[in-house]
Amino acid sequence: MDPKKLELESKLFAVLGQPTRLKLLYMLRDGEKCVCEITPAMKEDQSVVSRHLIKLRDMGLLEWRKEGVSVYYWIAEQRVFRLLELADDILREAALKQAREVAGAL
Amino acid sequence: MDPKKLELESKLFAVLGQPTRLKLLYMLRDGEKCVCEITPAMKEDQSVVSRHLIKLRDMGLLEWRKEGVSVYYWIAEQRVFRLLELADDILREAALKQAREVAGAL
DNA sequence: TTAATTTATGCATCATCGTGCATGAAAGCA
DNA sequence: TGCTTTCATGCACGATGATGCATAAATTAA
Repeated sequence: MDPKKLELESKLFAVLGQPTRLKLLYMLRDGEKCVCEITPAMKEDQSVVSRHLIKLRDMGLLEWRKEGVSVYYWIAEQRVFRLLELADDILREAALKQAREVAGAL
Repeated sequence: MDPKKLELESKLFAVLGQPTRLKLLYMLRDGEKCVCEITPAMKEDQSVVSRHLIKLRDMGLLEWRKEGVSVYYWIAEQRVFRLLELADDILREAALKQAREVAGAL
């Protein structure tokens, strides 16, 4: 397996491996929002929100646009949500499997 | 969005956000292997390999089996590879988009 | 020009993660 | 019973990551 590919893939997953960033993705699902709208909704410090948005943008998951003093972000890759849904499926199956193991041990 | 769900999803992605662990998944793609086979192939310390395997197992991505002193691991969820392929697609598209932006700036 | 608003960043701090070494635990063999 | 092999874990260390505060940079309004 190509080490460069492993590096890229793992970096993408690492960016998604943070609940605040996933929350940001879901929050932007229905369209663009500026940082000044996102920050109060997230109940996080503005600097925290800004940094997370930049990480998502650098990974190519978000697009952005500057309008006056405001900066708007939106989802660049709708397929990210396929990724999240697939993750849910896998987690669901893993939970079921674990439940079966526990039940089988009784 | 349910915080519990965000937590679970992000934990799954965090586990995948490490190149050594992705390499382990690819290595196990064609069937089970014991730690004693995996360790030399990975060129990593045995303790490192063991810990990564356990993290993948705890997330429900690997199954395991003990045979004598050996421990065998295998892929529990083939859908993980769908996840990896989707990640590749997204990364490819992001790279193309970035290339277009760079070209457009000239 | 001055003041206010919005976003990004420098800095310090704390927590988490990956790693290597040594050791413990379990199983099989002499 | 000892000895060996295989795997997991305790510990310490260095690196990375998230956070909050203060502030810089950019834009707009007064």
